[in-house]
Amino acid sequence: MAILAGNPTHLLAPIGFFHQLSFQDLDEIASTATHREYDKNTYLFHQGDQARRFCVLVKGKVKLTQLTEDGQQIILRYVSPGEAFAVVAVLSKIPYPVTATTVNQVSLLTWEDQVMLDLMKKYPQLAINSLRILAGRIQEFQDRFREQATERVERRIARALLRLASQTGRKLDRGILIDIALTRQDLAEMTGTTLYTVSRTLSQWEKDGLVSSQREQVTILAPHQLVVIAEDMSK
Amino acid sequence: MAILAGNPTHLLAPIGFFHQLSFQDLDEIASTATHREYDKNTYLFHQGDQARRFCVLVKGKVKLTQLTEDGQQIILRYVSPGEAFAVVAVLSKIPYPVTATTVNQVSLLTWEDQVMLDLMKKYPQLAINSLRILAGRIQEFQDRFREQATERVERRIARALLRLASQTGRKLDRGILIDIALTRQDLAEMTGTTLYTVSRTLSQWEKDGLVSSQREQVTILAPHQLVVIAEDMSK
DNA sequence: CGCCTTATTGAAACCCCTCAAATTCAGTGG
DNA sequence: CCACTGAATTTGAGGGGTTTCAATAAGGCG
Repeated sequence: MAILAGNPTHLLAPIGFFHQLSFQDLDEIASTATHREYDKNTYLFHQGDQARRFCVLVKGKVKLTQLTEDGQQIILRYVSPGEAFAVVAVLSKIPYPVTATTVNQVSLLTWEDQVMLDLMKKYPQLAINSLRILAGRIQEFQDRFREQATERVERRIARALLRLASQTGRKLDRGILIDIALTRQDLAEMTGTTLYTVSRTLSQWEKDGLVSSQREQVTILAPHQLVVIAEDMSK
Repeated sequence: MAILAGNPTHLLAPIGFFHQLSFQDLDEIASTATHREYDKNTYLFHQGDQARRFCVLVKGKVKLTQLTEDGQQIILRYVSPGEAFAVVAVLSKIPYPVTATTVNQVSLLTWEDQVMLDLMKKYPQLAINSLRILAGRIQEFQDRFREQATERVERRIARALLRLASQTGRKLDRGILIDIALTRQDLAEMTGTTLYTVSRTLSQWEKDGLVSSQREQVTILAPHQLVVIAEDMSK
């Protein structure tokens, strides 16, 4: 909490979760939160843990992954600042369905589940904001589900790169750098393919001048071309 | 509304969306709803329509589909009685991202978007209930996304059949009849494959005595066997 | 009966996965 | 500074699950 002392509302106000709440309200809400910082590559919680805390990411990136029964891992999504996560588990009182790992140095606000429920009853706008956030997420999963069901691998990889670029892209003069450590394996787990296929695809794109990729790093050189691949009608 | 006159709360009380609300509250909530019945195979709204109404299904089945850019259709899910739909669009003030079609004779409660938002502010429990519903749906899409990404077609078809059986199954002495018109194409659109593969798979299962399928109809004869396929570890 | 939709089945093509081996790269410690 | 090590990556060959295309069969309905 120390870090929030003084002007907590400055931290909260710009976050989607707190839209349309007065500074007074935010003060009370903030006073019930726990603030903490984490190093990179730290587990926040594991799939299967009892869900106790509602989390809002203030700074950094968090990766949400899921383990399949036979041990395969998939990456569900990367959480960006201002987004809430672990919403599902807290509301349903079920174990966390995902594992959360920090990608960066991360700054986090958390509330105990019951505290958050009481807050939502007192400030319905909080619940409505959460609804909007979840609604957007459903949208996203519907889209990805459709992609997965109807589209070829190359296209899905293109889409994944563009999505990452829009979330964590850093503009360079050469192109757009995706500013997190990103292995071929990571990309494979996001697109439901294998690291081999990802590697082959990136190699081809590198030959064509669409991207430049090093170890754990991808730079998009020709975004427009990638969009063409991502949207191409001729399958 | 006429049909709700007298005892509206009897209609609403068992619906998840209205949990933990008093009969008084339900009376007011019900008084702002519009009730309507629809025939089978009727469009409730189309993908792209301006979203104006929040819907709760009281009776029957509704199918939610999505059209891809290149004209392919996929079935996102079947809505069962007591479930809300079109939640996403109303909250985000965006066009409906899906098309809703009645499968059966359907009975529906709807609210105008702004009315529902005001209700949620007055009765936060409504928003919290919606959160639970959406949370469950995100769960489901995450699971299906993972299935789609990591599992073979046969398994996905088995899962789809089991899911349908639990939602709309009717117990016969021969087995479980899936009690809606269901073409091979429908199953293909639910599992992200082609009607040919579905047909081949069902033929094989029919030979093995797992299912019995006629035109637009499937009966599960050996549910346990299907579960084995759906859960089989050896990929 | 004729028509249209739904379903079946075969053959060929193909995308992608799997497995194996080699290569590059970053970090570590001698 | 450089060998050593383990991880990340690349690339090839082969196989298999699915799709695609085409043709035929079977059902329902006017």
